Amino acid sequence: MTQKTIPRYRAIADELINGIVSKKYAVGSALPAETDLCVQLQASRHTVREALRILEDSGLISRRQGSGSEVITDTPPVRYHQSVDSIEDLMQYGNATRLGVIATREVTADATIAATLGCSVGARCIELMALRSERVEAGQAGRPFALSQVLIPPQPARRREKLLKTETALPVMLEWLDARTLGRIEQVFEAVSLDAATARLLQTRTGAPSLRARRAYFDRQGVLSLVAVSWHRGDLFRYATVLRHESG
Amino acid sequence: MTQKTIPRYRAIADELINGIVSKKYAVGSALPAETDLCVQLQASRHTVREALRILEDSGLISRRQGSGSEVITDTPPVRYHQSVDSIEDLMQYGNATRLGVIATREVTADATIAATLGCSVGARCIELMALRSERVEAGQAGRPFALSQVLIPPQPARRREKLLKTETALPVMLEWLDARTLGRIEQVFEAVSLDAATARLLQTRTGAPSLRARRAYFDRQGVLSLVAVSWHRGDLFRYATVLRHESG
DNA sequence: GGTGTAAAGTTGTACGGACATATTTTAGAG
DNA sequence: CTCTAAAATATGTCCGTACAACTTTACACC
Repeated sequence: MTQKTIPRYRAIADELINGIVSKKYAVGSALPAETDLCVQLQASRHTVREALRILEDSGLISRRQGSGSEVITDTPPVRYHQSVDSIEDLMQYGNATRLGVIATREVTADATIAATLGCSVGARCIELMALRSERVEAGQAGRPFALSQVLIPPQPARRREKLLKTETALPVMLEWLDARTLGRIEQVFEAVSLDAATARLLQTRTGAPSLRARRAYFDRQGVLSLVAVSWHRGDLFRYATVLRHESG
Repeated sequence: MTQKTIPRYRAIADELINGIVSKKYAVGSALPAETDLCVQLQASRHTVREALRILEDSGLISRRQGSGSEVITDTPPVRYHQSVDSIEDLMQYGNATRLGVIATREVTADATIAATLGCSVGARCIELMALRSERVEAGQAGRPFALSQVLIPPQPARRREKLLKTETALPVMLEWLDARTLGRIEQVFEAVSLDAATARLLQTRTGAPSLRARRAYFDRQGVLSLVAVSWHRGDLFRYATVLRHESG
């Protein structure tokens, strides 16, 4: 047998988890205090805390100093995570491709833009159009395979100016949107037929299938940082991700 | 000022992190032993361990009993996670839709199938075809909007029989593929034109844009559990996900 | 009855020690 | 020189204590 000895704190964690799923400790109610658990389970507070940490990490309870531990769910969501090394990865601007900004303009927010960006109507937003191409040689762009439209909420004057220049727009945007400030990303994928204008830019035929990706980036406070919509040629582009189970 | 007092273990963690990014502790080398750090930093072993736990959780070091703590990277990848409540969610078999198995068959693995499923050539694999529809009334299926092809590696006789029956295939598959046994999911999205046969099943025209999703599910040991390929009508289906920054 | 303050209760931080278990190193037998 | 066993080393588990910080409750006071 390769039966390992189960640590005490792990056994206590399992016992508490069992108590939660068996409704002994109902969702919304409080778990016994740490000192009480010490007496009940005949363990030191250190061991009990180690067990509670497991429950907290797995999302079953929430602990608040001075208040206690509350059972928040008995069926923790299965969480899978996606690793990205940088913000460039996240926005799919890897260095295997070349992104060229083809147009920048200032747009005055109408009701639709104000709603999507969460700014006020009449605010001066920024729109970037960029074409992503295969990188064939150093600095040389190959076939274009994606058109991106980036909508940026109102910015301070200095940054706005840089964003409105084709040459400086991209690095400034990436710098501003530093990875550590991002809290949430919403992605929507859809298969659509290309309209004539987009098809011409992507050098393919009107009506060709394309993968449309809409991504909204939010910062740690939940404020929308920017929205990007991309049309990818179906024959040249595939979007691949790997999700890993946590603690797997 | 709302300046909170920084806990000692947090300060030590920051100091160690700083030492890693400043190359004082090189990637691949060992961190000083816990007892050494206690002397150097004038802190108890408990506090030092609490600090090391932070570094371990953030992926900077790996610790091995009896061996020590090794610096594994100085630039931990930014990780975002996607929450799903159940395996049904993960496979996009939500209860807002209705999934009907339309065909099951046993396939003998040729070279291609053997390669994708990681089984031997000639093995008896199982293929399910299923149609996903809008749920309009209780038990009633509305317009079909997705066709799924599921390829399952060889199974023990009892389970194979159940998987080959149209009525029992789905629950058996989901039970077998329980969420807690999954370790990794690889997803590839692509926009493709529908061929005639698929278009007829989805009640749309040949050549209509569709979102093709290929998902490979791996268990905790890294063994492929099954592969599912789905074609979704572009006009009726959008794939949406939310990625959250961890500890955000 | 409302209000502010003190007290009690609960988790967070930090110290100390002891032994268990896994790994690496060293010493020794052959 | 090689293999083995013991010793040294390092992290893992578990116990104890004390105080700090935060929250809730109780109560005196107005």
